[in-house]
Amino acid sequence: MPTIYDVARECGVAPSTVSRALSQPGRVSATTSERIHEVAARMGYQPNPLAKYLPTGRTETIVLIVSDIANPVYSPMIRGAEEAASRAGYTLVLSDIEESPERERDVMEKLLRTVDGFALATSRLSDAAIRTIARQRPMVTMNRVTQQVPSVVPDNDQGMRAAATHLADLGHSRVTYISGPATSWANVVRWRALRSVGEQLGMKVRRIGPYAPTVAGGWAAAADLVKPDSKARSGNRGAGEAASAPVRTAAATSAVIGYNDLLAIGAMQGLSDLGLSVPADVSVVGCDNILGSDWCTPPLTTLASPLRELGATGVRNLLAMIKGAQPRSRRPVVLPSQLIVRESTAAPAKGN
Amino acid sequence: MPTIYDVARECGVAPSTVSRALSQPGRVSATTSERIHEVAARMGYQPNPLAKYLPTGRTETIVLIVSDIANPVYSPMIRGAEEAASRAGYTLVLSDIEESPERERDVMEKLLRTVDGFALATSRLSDAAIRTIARQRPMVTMNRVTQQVPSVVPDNDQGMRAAATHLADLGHSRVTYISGPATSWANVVRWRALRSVGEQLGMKVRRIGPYAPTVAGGWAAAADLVKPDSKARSGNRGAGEAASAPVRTAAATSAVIGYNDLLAIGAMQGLSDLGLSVPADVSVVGCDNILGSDWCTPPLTTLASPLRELGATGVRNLLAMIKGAQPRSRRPVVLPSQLIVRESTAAPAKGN
DNA sequence: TTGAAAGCGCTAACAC
DNA sequence: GTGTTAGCGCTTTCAA
Repeated sequence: MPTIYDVARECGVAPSTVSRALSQPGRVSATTSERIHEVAARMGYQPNPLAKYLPTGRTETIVLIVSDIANPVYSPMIRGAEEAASRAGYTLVLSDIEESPERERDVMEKLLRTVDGFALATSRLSDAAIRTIARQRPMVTMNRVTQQVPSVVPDNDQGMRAAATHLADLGHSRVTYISGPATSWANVVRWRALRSVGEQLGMKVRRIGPYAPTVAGGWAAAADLVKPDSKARSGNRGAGEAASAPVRTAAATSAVIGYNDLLAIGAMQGLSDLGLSVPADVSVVGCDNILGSDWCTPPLTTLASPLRELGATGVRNLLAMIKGAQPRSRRPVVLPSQLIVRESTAAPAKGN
Repeated sequence: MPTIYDVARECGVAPSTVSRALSQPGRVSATTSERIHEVAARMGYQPNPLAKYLPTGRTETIVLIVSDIANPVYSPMIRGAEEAASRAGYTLVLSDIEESPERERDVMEKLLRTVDGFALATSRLSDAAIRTIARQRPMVTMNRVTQQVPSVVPDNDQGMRAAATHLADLGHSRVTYISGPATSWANVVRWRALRSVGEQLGMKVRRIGPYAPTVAGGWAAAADLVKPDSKARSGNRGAGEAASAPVRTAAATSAVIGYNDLLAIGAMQGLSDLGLSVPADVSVVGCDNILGSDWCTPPLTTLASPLRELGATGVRNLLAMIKGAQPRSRRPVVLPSQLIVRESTAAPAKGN
């Protein structure tokens, strides 16, 4: 592979002149520059990025860390992130940590010196750990707020309000929140928002979990929903009053909101497997609006997060930081959510 | 950030000794080594990977290129690839080309000097373009065979045989293949396999398309399936014979096999939207067994590809090549597929 | 406008 | 076992 030295010798100029001609147009006379370009092309010269990175320390690469690549929620985020990155000439490295905080930490440590910045999607790390890295490299978090670290999040408050209002309008007075991972910031925030909105609307809200944010987790949640001795259960009735588990469950809660769509879809499957029907016996709401949330049975009512925008905005902001911009504000960037009403929600059956 | 020079000065040894102590255990006396490690730790020394890459040219990074990150088919492949890569201490860069051969070429050109190898998943490039890159860097293709380039593929022949046999056993005599992108190798191979198996089984096979390998593409296919003047249609009857489009369609084909699950699911939706019922009027088979293919209505009968193994095996082989191993053989590695029978296939209605 | 030369931080060949 | 030294290929002063 030819280097600038080879090109320089061939042209009878100094290597630095070649370097300038190739990367700082205008700093070299038109004639020499033209000749250099010509010779470089003829020799098939290709700059070695590694050599360029060493002195500057900048790799024009950023990493996006996701908690579970198998969750379709990340596809649009990745899309948005990739788009924003490549539009700026940056390479996006993707890392899947499979829900493991340890893996997340390892990845970050390993990449600390080789990437220009970090974008964390739904990080599973502690705030302290996040800040430690953020002090060393530009960083932005998506779907997660950590003090002093710029972030982009969906509007969970407004979203949960829309979801709860939708259920209240339908006539539900009891809602159960199906928790995702305890390490998930979004999980905590969604529950908190729901609880406060529920109070305002005069609904009884409770939560069960945590569960893995997967379809399997949803099945487990469904089982707990029906289990008469579930500790998480709140509004129970006399044991002798209800003859069968399903009846009891329907009484305890007529509606559930899942931490994410996978959990909600799993819960619908589990519920139906246990003989309950959605939405006749239980209404189900998900979060995110992933691919496939419209083709499950019944199609899922869900709180659509602005996934692609989350990814794109996050990366854009990260890139701005890398280029030296002061984060305009420490406040999280909040993007609107939107409730998509499909067929998994309906008025509760009589008596609920 | 401290360098080996700082550590060396602090320890009163030469930089090369520090380098050796840190990366070639045994080549340095136990006492010095220990002291060096101690000082390095105390100073918070972190090796600069870029400096290490420059002389050797190896970055311990490989790239996995996927045609569309929004397609869930890639999640398990990415998982498998990530796993194999990180197990070997390699970083996996993921690139999404959004079905664009131009983007694929750009990405490869850009990364040519910065990665140790390429893994192409369902490449959209021409064989010639693939070989050009393969001559410059270790490369493996997944779900694609190109002469002279090592590859890992699912067993399409066996798979299509299983799918066609399943349909034949059910009593179908006409099958329509819904084509994916013309640039997809898998698309060509699956159709070819189906045609040859169909012949052996005495079935009439035809194909329509190409369509985008997405749910939307499936809807378009459904429309064409029903359209009486569809050019792609083969076994047609007299125009006056059938009163309504649906009837005519059911007559033309009682079963379809989609290039992938997304297409098949979209086709089911489109068909049902047009008043046809699956599987009563038309049986539908997909390929890949993506997440969600079990929760559509009806649950999709599909040819499960060994996705995770495809990714893992591909990367393992790529890594072996990078480490200098001669590819054991030019022949593609073929991994078994498996037909998963769910509820989208049934015996054809009378008269079909 | 161009050339000379000094790094960037590490590895490895060679010498002691 | 350890030190010396010469790069890896580029960018970037500093002079001319």
